[in-house]
Amino acid sequence: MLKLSKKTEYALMAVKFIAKKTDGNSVTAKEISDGYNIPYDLLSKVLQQLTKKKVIKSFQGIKGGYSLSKDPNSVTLIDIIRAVEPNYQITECIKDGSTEKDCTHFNCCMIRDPLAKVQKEIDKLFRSLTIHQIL
Amino acid sequence: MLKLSKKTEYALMAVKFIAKKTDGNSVTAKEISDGYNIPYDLLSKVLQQLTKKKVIKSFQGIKGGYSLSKDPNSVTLIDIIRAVEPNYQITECIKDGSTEKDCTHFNCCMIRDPLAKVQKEIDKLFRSLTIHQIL
DNA sequence: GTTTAATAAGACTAATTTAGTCCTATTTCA
DNA sequence: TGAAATAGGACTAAATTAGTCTTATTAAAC
Repeated sequence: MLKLSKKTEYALMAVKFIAKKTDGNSVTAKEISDGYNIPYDLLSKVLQQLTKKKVIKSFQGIKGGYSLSKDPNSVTLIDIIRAVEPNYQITECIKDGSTEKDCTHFNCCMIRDPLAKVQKEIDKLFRSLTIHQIL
Repeated sequence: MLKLSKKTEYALMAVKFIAKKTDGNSVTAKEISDGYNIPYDLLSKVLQQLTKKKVIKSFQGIKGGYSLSKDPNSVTLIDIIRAVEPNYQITECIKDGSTEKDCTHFNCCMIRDPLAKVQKEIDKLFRSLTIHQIL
């Protein structure tokens, strides 16, 4: 597969929407949901996850909403993906703390190290792309 | 997600297994399946897909099996992934030939081009890694 | 020629993951 | 206190992946 889930798509769209709003006001989930035709509930959760990871900040209450919490040049693709994709490692066994036991194949390590290298390269790529660059 | 499926894992393990066999004889699916604890039927399909894409070559009949069809230096990770992952694009809408209609969100194009760029970078990475390098 | 052991391939089922929905609580401004 | 926003847990539906089963085809060996 290697696909990014809808959550990442929605996160990118949301961040772009929020970034475009330059009048100082925050943006509500409903505005984004309506504007981009994204399911409201799902989008809400994505926004909450982005908030937890400090990619955006939220304001509660009736005048609430979301705004960027950082300079678009200092937020990278990896921040967004990590906020939203529960396990984005290209394979299970290269997670931190995983041991031989977690591997179904006792010979798994034959490809484990190589794949870890590939993962590092992907990380590097995602870390090099700021949302200012790509959106 | 961004995970590679088991098929890619099995493909890499199989290619490594075949590459290690240097006595000129071909390797059977059963040998790989037994050696690495991979479900035989699933592995068979992976091997068939690799054969179709000329990553390996097959010999039918009772003395049959598989062997590499190319120099390990000239086969890259992208060859293996493309042989085995039906759609490995990081998102739907950047497939060749997909139009606005294929996109659920009429504003999808807001992230389409950026994601296409990311895809290109990933492709570049996978194309630069030969199986000789990583296995 | 028949047997045997291999690849080739389609159809199907089970398991897992993703996508989406529903409901309730909490916050804060008017 | 009411209205409209975020926060978040539980649940269902849909899609994808993983694995199984079955049959056909191929080619060496007897």
